[in-house]
Amino acid sequence: MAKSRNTEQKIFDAATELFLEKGVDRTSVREIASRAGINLALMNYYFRSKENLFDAIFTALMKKNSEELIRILNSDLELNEKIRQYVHVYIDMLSENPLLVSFVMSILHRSRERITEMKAINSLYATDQFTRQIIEEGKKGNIRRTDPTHFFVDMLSLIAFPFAIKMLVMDKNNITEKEFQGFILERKERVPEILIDNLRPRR
Amino acid sequence: MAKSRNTEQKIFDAATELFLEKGVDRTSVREIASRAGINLALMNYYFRSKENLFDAIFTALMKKNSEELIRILNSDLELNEKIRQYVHVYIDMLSENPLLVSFVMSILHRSRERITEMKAINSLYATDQFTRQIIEEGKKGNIRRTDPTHFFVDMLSLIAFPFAIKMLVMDKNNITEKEFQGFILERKERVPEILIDNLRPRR
DNA sequence: TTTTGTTTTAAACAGCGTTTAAATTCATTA
DNA sequence: TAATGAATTTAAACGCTGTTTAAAACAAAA
Repeated sequence: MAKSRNTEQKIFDAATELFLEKGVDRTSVREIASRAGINLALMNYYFRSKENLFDAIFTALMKKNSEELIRILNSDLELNEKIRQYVHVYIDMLSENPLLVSFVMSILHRSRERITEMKAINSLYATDQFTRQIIEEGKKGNIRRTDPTHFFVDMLSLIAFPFAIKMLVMDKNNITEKEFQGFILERKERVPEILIDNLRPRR
Repeated sequence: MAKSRNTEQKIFDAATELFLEKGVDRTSVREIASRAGINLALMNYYFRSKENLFDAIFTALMKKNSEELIRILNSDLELNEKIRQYVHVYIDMLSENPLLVSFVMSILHRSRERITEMKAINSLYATDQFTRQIIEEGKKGNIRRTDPTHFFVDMLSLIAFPFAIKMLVMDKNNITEKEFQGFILERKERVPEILIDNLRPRR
């Protein structure tokens, strides 16, 4: 019994690694069991199926990585500062988990039809608080009136997409992993600048 | 013999549909054969393996969809107009092929290690012509001096990423497929505006 | 000691990608 | 017309996959 929690965790960790590295569909349950150093049948004992294990992992990953982001979106920070913090924290988080974007993208495609029921995925998106803030700042004239949906999609795109095309960027610019990290670091300043610039009132 | 080209094409078309819809790994060769209305063994007769068939399809998709984009990048158009045209054509192309982004993303992840040899993928990226144009316009003071790599990554992100998170956007904003198409249409004006705005000289 | 939860062993199922061998259809060409 | 050779089918096999099952072994708690 003492080992139970431990074993479950070992399966969970091994599967998480493999799912992120190779993708869910290219990872076999026998490979997970082997990396976790446990028996194949134990996978079925703890998680009923591979798909079940995947759901558990996906939910945990989303929860773990989105809590701080949501806290920032819902905070009382002034808009520009909120954007800066959000981008910083998001990019830092993805830098530590560079495979996360591809993983989530593949899930969004793989599970297109059951996205509505996958509650964990909601944490990727804007909160009502933040949406309201954008609209109200627009009304006050502090920023240009902006469609919050477009603005949030812009922000997500500029933050996340570069990680999805990492290998393309490295290959075409002939740079190393380290240099790509530097490139991403630069984006922590650049992206908020683009976003805030675009919000500035015209005329 | 008369049917040969036809049959090869039927396999190719069926596989393309399925790869885009379900992803390569979730599509079985038996399913392809069934949809193409041909025999399983014929798959091996025309394409030696599933991976081979995939390579052929991927190369063809990239070529078909990138030729016009590259032509625009290499044209003599004035920079702002070039950006506008590029974004327009790109978004139109993805609108007609909304699954293409997810497909390419999955390939970038799936085949991380052999990206360098996948020449077709190069067509997704900036050309030297365009890179030079950005640098020179910066020197002339027509635009703000800008890192072309960042600029191109920004542009690709704002164009492509929304398609990758389509289901998320639809779900969270509670909109239909048609309304999402409208949302994308708005981006044809919005994205060039953001990009060109950011290039404007400061002070 | 009995009970309970954990772990293993072993095997089976249908489906997968792949490959093979042989038989067959069929249009063209000799 | 008959022979040639490419196109297509049928049928089967290989090892691998996800999944499930049954039975046994083990450890610790009751």
